[in-house]
Amino acid sequence: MFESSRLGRDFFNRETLKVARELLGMRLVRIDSRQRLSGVIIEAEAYRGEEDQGCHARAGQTPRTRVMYGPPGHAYIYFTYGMHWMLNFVTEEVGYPAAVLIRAVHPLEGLHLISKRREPQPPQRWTDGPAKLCQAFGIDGSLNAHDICGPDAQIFVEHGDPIPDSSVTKSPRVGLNNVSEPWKSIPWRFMTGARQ
DNA sequence: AGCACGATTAACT
DNA sequence: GTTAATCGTGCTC
Repeated sequence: MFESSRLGRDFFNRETLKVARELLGMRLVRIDSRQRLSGVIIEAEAYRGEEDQGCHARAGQTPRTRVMYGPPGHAYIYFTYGMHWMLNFVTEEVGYPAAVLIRAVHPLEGLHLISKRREPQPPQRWTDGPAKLCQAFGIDGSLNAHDICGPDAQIFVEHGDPIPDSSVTKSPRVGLNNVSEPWKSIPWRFMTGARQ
């Protein structure tokens, strides 16, 4: 049997909007204490550049945003609202701060462990938000800066069935209430399947 | 040192 | 529709 092909660094070393769009339909994989968890990515958002007032890098390079300035194909994982972790993949060349936030997946593998971590929520609420999927997949700050293209990656992405443009919805990014225009409304959120 | 707020979630009226 | 939970971060004093 074939091993599904993993996305390499070249995939992430591209324009962030393109990466976010093309991540739809790909499979997020988490190797968690020898168990394999996975889900199809159905929602993602692009954040790029210091001029993007929705991006954490609007404040320039700080201890938190350092990873976003580093090489593509690494995980940028941050803590927010005092309790939630968020998973992003760093994109574009070294020195340019950019990343794609993974906002929702459709769970495929490891359903028992996922359900246990997300108890007592029903299956449709297991991984339908950026913090929910991190909880379900056991992703936290200990994996910040993790190389998702390395041979021993505990988080990586595999090729999936391509999603046609007719099945992709774009909209403004979520949760940027205090952000100035045009960044607040720019349609850098990509959705398909159940999110659409 | 203090402060306001956050790329959210779940529970509640 | 509203709101509490809960604390790191970046900014001001």
